[in-house]
Amino acid sequence: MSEQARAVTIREVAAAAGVSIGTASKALNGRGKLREETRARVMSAAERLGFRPNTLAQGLLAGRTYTVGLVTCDSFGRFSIPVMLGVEDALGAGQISVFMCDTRDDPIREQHHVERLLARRVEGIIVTGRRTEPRPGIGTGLPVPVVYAMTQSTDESDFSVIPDDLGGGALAVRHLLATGRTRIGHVTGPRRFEAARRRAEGAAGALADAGLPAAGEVLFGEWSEEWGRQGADILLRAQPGVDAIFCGSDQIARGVSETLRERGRRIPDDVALVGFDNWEPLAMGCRPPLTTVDMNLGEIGRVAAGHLLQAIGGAPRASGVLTVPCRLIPRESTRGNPADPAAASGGTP
Amino acid sequence: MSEQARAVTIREVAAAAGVSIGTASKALNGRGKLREETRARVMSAAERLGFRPNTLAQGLLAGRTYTVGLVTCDSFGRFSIPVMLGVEDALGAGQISVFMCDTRDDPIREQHHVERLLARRVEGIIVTGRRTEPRPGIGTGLPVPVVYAMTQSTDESDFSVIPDDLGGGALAVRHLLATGRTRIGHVTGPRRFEAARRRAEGAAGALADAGLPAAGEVLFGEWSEEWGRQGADILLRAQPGVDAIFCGSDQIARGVSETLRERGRRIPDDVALVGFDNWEPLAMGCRPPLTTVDMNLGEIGRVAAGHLLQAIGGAPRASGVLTVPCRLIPRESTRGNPADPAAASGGTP
DNA sequence: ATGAAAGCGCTAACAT
DNA sequence: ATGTTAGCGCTTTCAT
Repeated sequence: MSEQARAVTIREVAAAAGVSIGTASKALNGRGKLREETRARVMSAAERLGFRPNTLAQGLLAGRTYTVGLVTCDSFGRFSIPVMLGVEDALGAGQISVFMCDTRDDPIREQHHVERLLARRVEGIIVTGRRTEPRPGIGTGLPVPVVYAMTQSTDESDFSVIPDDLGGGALAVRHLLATGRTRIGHVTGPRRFEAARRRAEGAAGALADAGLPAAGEVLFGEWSEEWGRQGADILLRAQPGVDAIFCGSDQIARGVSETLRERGRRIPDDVALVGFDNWEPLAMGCRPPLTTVDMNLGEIGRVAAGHLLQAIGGAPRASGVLTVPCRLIPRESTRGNPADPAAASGGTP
Repeated sequence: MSEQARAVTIREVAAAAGVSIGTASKALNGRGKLREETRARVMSAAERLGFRPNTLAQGLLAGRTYTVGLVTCDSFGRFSIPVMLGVEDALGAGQISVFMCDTRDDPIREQHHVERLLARRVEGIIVTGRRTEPRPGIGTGLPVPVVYAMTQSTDESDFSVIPDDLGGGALAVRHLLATGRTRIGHVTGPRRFEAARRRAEGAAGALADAGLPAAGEVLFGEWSEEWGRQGADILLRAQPGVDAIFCGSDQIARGVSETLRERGRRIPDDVALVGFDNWEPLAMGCRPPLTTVDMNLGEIGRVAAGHLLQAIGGAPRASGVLTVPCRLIPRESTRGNPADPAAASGGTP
């Protein structure tokens, strides 16, 4: 029906208001000395024509683009999405827009995207990933600052923001200890993942601090429900007296919970359960709802973006790794204390 | 350590090569008539200095920006992410970059983002959402084409691309019929969701085509595992002879599968199970792995982006709703035929 | 108080 | 074959 509307230039606004382009610019930006009447005339013309100043042209002049690139290697997955939201939070306020690109884990594609972003004169780049495995940087000597979020660069002069997996593991175990558990097992992902090792390490540390032995070896396996089912079987056979299990992911915890139920162990009465990730659809779907460790992914994104803004603003370039604390989300799977039936019944005062 | 490198302009390249700016431009773009030697000199200078043509300046001249905006109301969630990947696929090839913005379901924020995108002179906008509920459009008479993907505008003159929920429901039921099931129940999400109603309608249609009655009423409820557990209980009580259950989502299917197991029904031997969404972590974690309907979200994104490109290229503006077919992903939860033990054992020829 | 002109980085048309 | 110039949309001196 209606014709495709065209973008309106300041030239057209000036013409409509019967003033020069320069005057129109001043009126629109509240700069310079103008008669009130002129200013109003320009404003109303701009309003009427639906004028929107061209950010690109403004930037060309200012030598800025007010854009940053977001390169993700997680196919916009589970982990990088909340990070992105945090990034958007921190940048959106500063009128900075975000170009998104996904690498599909392909280094060629990644390089391609970086080139494209630089050609667009982004003022900085954020690289996000899945889990926190170190990865080669996207390049050295780039003309803009780069921050890695939820992934780390193998180059130590780069700057990375990742969750505090060590602290997260400790958080989980201290929570279990606080609810009266003493025989705590750990089922987690593959040993080759730094995240798995760090969480296990944090858990072990918290147990040691309490002067307690772990319930058996750490069971490294896969990041899957299936492994959770198997791992729980192995653990129950080796340590029948286990009264709590800390899992390296919510998916693993789901598998563990299934096996526990099938072996007739009640959660949390007989065995308490803690996951990791706070992946809500999984954690809330668990029976009972799963206590878990949240990595504060949004905060990681905000922190990363904040640092990028600093760097863009000329702050000395940071390097190394910054960790963001995790947060425990208590739910029913750790309610109560087996040594204290009153607490175990919950709720009633 | 190293100083922040600066972006290199064509002026610097020209100076380094000892030619004029115009000559440098020609050399770099392979235009005009130049001596081979000159061209080589410019190229090598550009190479050495790390010159990247400023896309914005090029665009300023061409009157284009080679960018589109992606507005999502799904917090980059489950559904919009694969759509985004499809969009990136289709646009990336055309050297078009994507600005991403998330509305957090806040109309004010949304309007804000749209304004910002228009000020950046994006050449088009894609709006993605969660599920396919109709929603008010982002504005009328906008200066650029808009396409809705995985959501639809209430304005019929807008153009939307959504999955064929009706066909998806039929697909699921026809698959169950093909494996020999005849008493098929349906547990799904809230009746207020068009997607739930359409899937149920498609399922009912396929049953009718086969001349079979449904196993009981459609059970509308919530999009949750918990409802899946309850729904299965209700269904088993009302229709003890049910031999297959089609679920409106994989989450619901997970809940249904739990109840089935607890009631001693084997999957797929006693009851076959089909989900919807193909949310892999859930579907693969199910025991046994879940047959489900995939909405081809990536394809939806590609189709939407393709249409946007057409519109940007000047094609007459499309309107109405385009549906993309769903695809059945067969897994263990529907393996075999209860009336045919040979087929039930699977694999062996 | 308003207008004219330069310039941001680049390309295309025209001049040499 | 190479150089010069105008201009994309805008802001900012500097004249008037």
